[in-house]
Amino acid sequence: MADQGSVRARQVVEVARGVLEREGAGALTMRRIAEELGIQAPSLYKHVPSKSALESAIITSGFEEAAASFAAATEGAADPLAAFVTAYRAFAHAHPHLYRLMTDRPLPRPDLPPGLEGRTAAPLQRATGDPSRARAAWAFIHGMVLLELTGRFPDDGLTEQAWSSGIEAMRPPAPPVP
Amino acid sequence: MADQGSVRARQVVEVARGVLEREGAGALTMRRIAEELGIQAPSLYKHVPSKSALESAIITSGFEEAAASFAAATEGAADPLAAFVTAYRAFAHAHPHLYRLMTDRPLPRPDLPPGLEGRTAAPLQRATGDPSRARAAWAFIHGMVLLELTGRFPDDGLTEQAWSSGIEAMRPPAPPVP
DNA sequence: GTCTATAGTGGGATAGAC
DNA sequence: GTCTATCCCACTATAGAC
Repeated sequence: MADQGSVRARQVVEVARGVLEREGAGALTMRRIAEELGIQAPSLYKHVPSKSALESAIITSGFEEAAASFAAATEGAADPLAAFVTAYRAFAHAHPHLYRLMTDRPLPRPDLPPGLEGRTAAPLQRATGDPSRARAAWAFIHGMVLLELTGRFPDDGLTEQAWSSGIEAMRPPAPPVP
Repeated sequence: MADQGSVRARQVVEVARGVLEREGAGALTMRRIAEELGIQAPSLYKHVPSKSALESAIITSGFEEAAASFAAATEGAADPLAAFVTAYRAFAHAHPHLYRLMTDRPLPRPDLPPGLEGRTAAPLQRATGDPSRARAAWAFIHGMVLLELTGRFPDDGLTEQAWSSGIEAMRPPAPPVP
């Protein structure tokens, strides 16, 4: 009953994430997940204790993937801030429903592996060089992504300009050249 | 049947908005709204054609209030950008559930009064002086507000610094002084 | 590990009487 | 303008047999 670490449990999470990504949060039901696995919904409860635990597992998998992608994109990059923005924007656009699940509500922090949240944010901290600038930069990127995903911006070319002007504005001050 | 302009219809919208603001989107059900009015849920359909039309009406009322507040805050202000940010942040924090309903999903544009969306955004356009900078500034403010509402930032003092550094970064370049 | 059966709750919406 | 009755849908979760 509810062996969260078992192979089958991991498979349930994987399938559930697939349903979420393809069909959106409204389709993420125990019935739909079971159907995808070819079993009945009640059987899921032998592997996962509850729906919210399952959502936490999906969120964890999203953060792990995002953290790896942000670290890979920025390490050794000539322009780490631009590299981070590109990777972040790509992640959100590739997984819009997952991204919303990860950001829409307060994080279920007790259910996440310790350090994961910080590890995901670290590359941006390094790129901005200052915690308060990192928060501002994150807010800008998060806001841009959401406004894009909800179709808020007119479809002229100006949104790309908005991205670049925002990125330039968030740069750390250039170090003095002696 | 479904006289959307009638007094009673406006009252339904008002009560529904109250339920949303006090109890969140999960409580915004036809049954709950009816209960608040002391009638049965099916009776609502004599005044409102559907739940989604009711949501559109709530969204409209939110935009009308926001537009008025942003215009009042910025007109004649010494620092229109700072004034806009203060008013926007205050609106979102005063009406978090309404704010999310207004921004979480694609706007039901066909159901909104023409020009309302643009009127709401106009004060920020004026304050930034440039459409692409306005989008970047909006994204920053929207992102900050959401990250605050979802409890993403640690509760140290740095978030206020993030607000100010972001605002300064979004300012239009100073006009050349002859 | 899966099944059936079921409890319990909630939702949006319609028909037709008054 | 409100009511009752009702439909049909959906969901999470548990118990107990196999």
